[in-house]
Amino acid sequence: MARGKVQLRRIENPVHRQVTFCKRRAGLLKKARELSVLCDADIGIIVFSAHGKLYDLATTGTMDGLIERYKSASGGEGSMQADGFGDHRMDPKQEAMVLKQEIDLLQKGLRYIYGNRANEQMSVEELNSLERYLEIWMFNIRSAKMQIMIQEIQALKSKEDMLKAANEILQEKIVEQHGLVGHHGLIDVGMTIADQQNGHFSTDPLIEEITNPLTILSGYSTCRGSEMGYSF
Amino acid sequence: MARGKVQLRRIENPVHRQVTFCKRRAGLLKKARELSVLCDADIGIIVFSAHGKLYDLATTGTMDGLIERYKSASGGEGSMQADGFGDHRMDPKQEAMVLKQEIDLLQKGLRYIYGNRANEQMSVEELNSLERYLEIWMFNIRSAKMQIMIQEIQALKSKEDMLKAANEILQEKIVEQHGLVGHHGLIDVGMTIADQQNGHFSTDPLIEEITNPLTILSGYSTCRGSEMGYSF
DNA sequence: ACCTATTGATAATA
DNA sequence: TTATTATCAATAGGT
Repeated sequence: MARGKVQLRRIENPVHRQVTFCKRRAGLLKKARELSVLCDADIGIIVFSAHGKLYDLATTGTMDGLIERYKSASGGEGSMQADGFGDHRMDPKQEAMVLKQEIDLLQKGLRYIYGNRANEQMSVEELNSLERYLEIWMFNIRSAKMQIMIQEIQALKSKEDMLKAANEILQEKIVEQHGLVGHHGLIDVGMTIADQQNGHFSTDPLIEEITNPLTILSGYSTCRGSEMGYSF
Repeated sequence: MARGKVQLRRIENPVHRQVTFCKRRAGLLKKARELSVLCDADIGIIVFSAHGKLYDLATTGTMDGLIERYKSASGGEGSMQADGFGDHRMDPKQEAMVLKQEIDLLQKGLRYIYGNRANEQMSVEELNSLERYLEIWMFNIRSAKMQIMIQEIQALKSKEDMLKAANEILQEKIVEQHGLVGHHGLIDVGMTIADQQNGHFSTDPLIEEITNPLTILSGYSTCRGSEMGYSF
């Protein structure tokens, strides 16, 4: 776009934010109309500004019509992908009930935190339950994050290995050409901290340890809800 | 855009149309996500291809949440929203809708954690957001628990004081009646740990420190969502 | 899927 | 809001 690349984060200056919102909203709706015409698609867009003001677009009929169509179209495949796990323990009805209970607990917690505390009393027991719940959750989230980061690190590691190999091959070629070896001919790219401490990454016990998220220190190596009394 | 300006009409060549649909659809959703992040907006997009296949995006919670919010927002169209600037408080209805969206986000997190991870992908950014959210939540829960426990402790403490006083009065009465004091007549109820270390409870700096919940160590003395980028 | 020449969108500014 | 314009981003057509 213009006069400097933009960062993908909330614009703090409220004037800039407002101007950008106007322009980009217009651009988004224009793009949607173009896509609709060019490719014969039906598109609905709902935009709520930060202040809650509504802007919408429906390229076909009304938004309500598109919403109805959405509901029937997403209903079928939505429930299919909802749980997609093999082993099942409860019938869907019961599972729905339990889910509802969990949501109720979360809702109550939200109301408690953000609403008027005097109105919404939670017992210590309920709070404890919620706390355990959130700890498990954070454990899982941190595991997921770690997983992603480790994948990235390993990708970089193999890249490094390849470069090292290439480096050695080049070195050998130089030796062949010159018939002698300069004693500092090979460029040393150094080792990562993990290298220095543990040899190689993928079998690295240090990393295994780091991978354990904070807050919950042990006993959750297989942390599925059903094993903790939560039934998802 | 490239290699020739495009006409704003249906692309007749089906191959071109399909390719363009893919590319522009991706572009549209990307634009929507950008607008959402840059300007703090909540956006939902529904796209039906010419063959009826559904693609959707909800930048906040789920599409169902946005649809509900849309219905209530577009229904009461007599908007007195002289949308000026600064702090804006939504009507309770909309606030409830936003609450619902938050719960949708939590649900999405639940599905991600306990369901099939392949189906419900969350980015590192989303995970980070969720993690911060949960940390704040746990901070609040632990604060609430501490509050309740402290109240209970203080109740017990004053109860203890009253009993001690009663005990002394009874002791005096016994002295009056018998005219002498048994040197082990007063039962010693002992002191609490807090008593021994700090004299009295309610002005106890140790307890103040303990009261600080874990995980978040500073800067959250007034921890409301709106100050952390959550829109309650 | 991947490449680029080109057009289109838009950030900063007034 | 709107208009301008220097730049960046999206993408049409081709491989």
